[in-house]
Amino acid sequence: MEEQSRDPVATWTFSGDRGFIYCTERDDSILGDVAPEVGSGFLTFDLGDASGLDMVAPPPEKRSPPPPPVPPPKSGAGSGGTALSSSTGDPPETTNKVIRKRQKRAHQPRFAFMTKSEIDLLEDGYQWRKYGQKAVKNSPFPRSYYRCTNSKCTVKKLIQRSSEDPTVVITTYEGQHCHHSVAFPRGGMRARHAAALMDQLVPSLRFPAMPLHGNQPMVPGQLVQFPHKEHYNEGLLDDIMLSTVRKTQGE
DNA sequence: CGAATTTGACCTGCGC
DNA sequence: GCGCAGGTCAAATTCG
Repeated sequence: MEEQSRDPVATWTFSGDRGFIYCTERDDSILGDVAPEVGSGFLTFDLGDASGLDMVAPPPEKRSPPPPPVPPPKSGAGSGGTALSSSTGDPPETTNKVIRKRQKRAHQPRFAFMTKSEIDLLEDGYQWRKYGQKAVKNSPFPRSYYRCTNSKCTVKKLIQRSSEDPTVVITTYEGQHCHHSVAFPRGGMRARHAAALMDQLVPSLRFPAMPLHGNQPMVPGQLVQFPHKEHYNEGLLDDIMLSTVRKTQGE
């Protein structure tokens, strides 16, 4: 049973100085939304050499069509207004909130992955501002909500620890940056190459710093994945499920 | 003092 | 229709 190749899950593994991305057909619809130019197939890269980016031509087979654009909900000023806005009548503020709601509902590309790290907020070259924290069901760990500090940028970031393995941090990016990162994160070449890779995969979506401090690396070579979202009770990775495994660096 | 974080309240979507 | 859970807002608080 090679569930790895059959289950509808995109797996992203890192092993030593090499890594590869594999997305299945099912996930193609997801990745296609995030990075339509990628499609399905293998994408290999060498973290040790910037020129090592090598993309195996994805089979131009059936590419599940991108999800239909979410029809903008009727300007439900009545259904959308918050208590605050309703108390002040319907000034332009209300309009702004309605617009925000629309943006919220609009299908934003999501990109989620797991890292083994003690640090929740991994450096990824962007600055984030925390705007909320919420306890999630069936998880002792709260979920933190971050927003890019760039006023023009609507990218959001959700961070939560796995209820099964508290050492695993699940990060979800939503949206696309409309600006460049302020600085490369720590992690040197590795993070830089990973970021470069992500620029190819998902323009404006950068992969965060590799958890170089992973003092408790996962089992080398072992692939951790959530075959079905039912297995992941938080439902965080509803759009795309990626697993990241760092192999121990030598010893 | 300004910026960032915390935290409780509110709103929305979804399942029953 | 109701209740629950997730997501967002904004005032209060903390920090640099």
